[in-house]
Amino acid sequence: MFLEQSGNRIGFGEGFKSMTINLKQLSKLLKLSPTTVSRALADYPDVNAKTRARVKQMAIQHGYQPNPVARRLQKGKTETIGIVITPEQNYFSDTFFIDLLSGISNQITRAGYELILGVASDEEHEMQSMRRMVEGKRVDGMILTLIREQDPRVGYLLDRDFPFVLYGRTRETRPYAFVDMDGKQAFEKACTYLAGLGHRRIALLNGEPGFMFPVGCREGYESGLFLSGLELDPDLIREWKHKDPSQSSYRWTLELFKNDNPPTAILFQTEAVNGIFKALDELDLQPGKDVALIGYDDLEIARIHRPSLSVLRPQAREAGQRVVNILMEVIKGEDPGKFQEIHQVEMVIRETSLPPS
Amino acid sequence: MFLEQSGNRIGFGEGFKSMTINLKQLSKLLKLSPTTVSRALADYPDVNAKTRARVKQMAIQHGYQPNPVARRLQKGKTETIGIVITPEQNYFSDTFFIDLLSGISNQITRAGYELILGVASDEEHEMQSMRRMVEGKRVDGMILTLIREQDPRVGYLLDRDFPFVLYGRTRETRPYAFVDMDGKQAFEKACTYLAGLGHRRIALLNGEPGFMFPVGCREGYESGLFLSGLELDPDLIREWKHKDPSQSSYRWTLELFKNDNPPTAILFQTEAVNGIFKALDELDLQPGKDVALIGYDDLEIARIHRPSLSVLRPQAREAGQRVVNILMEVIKGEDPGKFQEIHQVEMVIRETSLPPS
DNA sequence: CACTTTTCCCAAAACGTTTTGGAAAAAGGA
DNA sequence: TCCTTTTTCCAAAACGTTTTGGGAAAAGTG
Repeated sequence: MFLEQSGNRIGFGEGFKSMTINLKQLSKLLKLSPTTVSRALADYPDVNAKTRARVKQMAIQHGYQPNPVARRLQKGKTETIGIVITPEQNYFSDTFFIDLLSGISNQITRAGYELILGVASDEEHEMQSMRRMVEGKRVDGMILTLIREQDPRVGYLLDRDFPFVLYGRTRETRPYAFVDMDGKQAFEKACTYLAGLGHRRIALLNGEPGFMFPVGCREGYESGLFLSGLELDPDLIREWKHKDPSQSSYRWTLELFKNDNPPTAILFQTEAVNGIFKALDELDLQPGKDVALIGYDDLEIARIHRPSLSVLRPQAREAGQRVVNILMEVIKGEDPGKFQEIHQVEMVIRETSLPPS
Repeated sequence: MFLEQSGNRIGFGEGFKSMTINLKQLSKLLKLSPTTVSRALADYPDVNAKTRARVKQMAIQHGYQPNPVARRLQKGKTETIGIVITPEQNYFSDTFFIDLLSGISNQITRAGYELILGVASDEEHEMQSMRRMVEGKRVDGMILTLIREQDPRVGYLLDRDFPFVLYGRTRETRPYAFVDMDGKQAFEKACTYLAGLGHRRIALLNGEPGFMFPVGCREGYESGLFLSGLELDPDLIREWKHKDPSQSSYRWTLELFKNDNPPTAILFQTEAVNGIFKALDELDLQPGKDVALIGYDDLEIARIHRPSLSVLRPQAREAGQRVVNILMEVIKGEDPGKFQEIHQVEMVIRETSLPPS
């Protein structure tokens, strides 16, 4: 009578694990069919309100949760989103990325989905890891970050019509869904702000070439100069290579001030701040007082440092949530081209953005 | 003839996605039963070598990969490992954690498993996220990091006999599997090394209280002093609270040198290095020359900084791989108590560990 | 009352695998 | 030749859900 229930042998000591209850078992307890129980829990209208309540009560009492694997098989979905990160070649060691990931993760959980993570060492591995997810039918959609100007991942996914959303943009003519920060607007704003304070020599220490983001930054910088009636001086623009010590922010900053007409302000990505501070220190220049500084990304160090760093603050967590919401729509079959969001970036003025002395 | 195959309508334009082939379809192509195809691919001995070859060839040709969801259902496993990270309250923004995660991820992939990630904002969320994975039958095992002295997660998992492995240790009498770095040995080694150079006043800027790791560091520090015949001076020991600026490494370092008998060397976690450098700079003390420094964790800044920082270097990636291998054994039913590994930590002498001047 | 509609429930199929328990054919042994 | 063993294959069941397509009972309707 007890043992005739197929499958899970309740009562045999396999620990707490096998004590989880089944749809079949639950329905037996309720003297109802599995169909009715399933439909009751899913709030179908064709089950009596009274039985629905009874079912739900019993389900809670026994801690019933439908087996997600079985549900996925039946529904033909994995209820899973994939993301691949490549720590080696990028500049994401910081809270910004964690904020993005946090927004992504929470929103995915809210949708009852799962986030599976791949960690790749280089571009090749990154592609390989993504292919495993896509071709192995392990995910319903992909989230892409740290987008390059030419990004083979985008073409790959477009070719097989697989749902995905970019955090960022790339050079690609076919329409695709993305959420991006308005780096252009941000740097334009910072640039005009500094010009408004009276700065005439504003330098840009830009992000790693090859990625898409620095492109926008530079556009914004140039546009900001133009709007302020300032000349563009190529000597004031540098591209910082994260992994290459010979092109570190420290070196670049030192070189910048070898100029006979050195800058009075620098725009950069906050991650580079340590090198800049160190260089300024050696040059006996006080951040904020002798050189105005505005960083992109509100990292902890920006708030804690004295003087505290003025920054451009992208809302990474919110962006992560949007990425997920959009991806869910794309998975449902919505046209990806409809979802192209560019988020404004706020400027936080702290102590390093004073007028030139 | 073509359409009679149930399920996936090949030929109907649902994009590349629905073009993936089925076991049933593949077996039809081969004029074999699904059973035989499945067993051929799984290298069962009861299928002829010739047909096995034929099957494999055809499988490759059509890019067949068994649907993981279906396999999981049949096998009664999720083939999935869970991990929950809590960026808010810890000190993991650095490459060390990424290395660990990288080792974990790669090894999991190698086993054909998946890594699902939860991002929690605090301890409560962390527990909630783990419960969802465990009670929702979403994972076969858990990996725990950033272990606290009293860690409710461990009791929870032990109570329901759920497979897990700690990266770290906790105070718990029941046996459990863990991989830990030998922080004690590391700090003892660093301490005796400095004492051997002639340092008599060695300070310890220890990690955040509540976590288990600093406990070992302190033990090693005390043991190192003892072995070198040095007195323990409580004034030289500080606990650095990551999130609390009033107890930042910068502040602590400044205070340390208000001592009438200040230290000539400091042991600390490399993450705190910026504050220390800044404080030393203000005090007009040269790192390495006036004050010897050894950090725990070989972060990028340690290598890049001038003078480069001597460090204790835990092998995070290797540890991550071990964690996964052990977890696989525990999932198979092995006794977790058998797997308790303490990994040695290497010391890398660079430019900041000179004798006292 | 006879007929239609609505309410409430359920049996069976399906999702795509792997495992179980044979069974037919081929090979070996006397 | 007949029996046994080995080789090679497969039909059916199972994993735990959800969906499909009714069907019986209850409630309306004239």
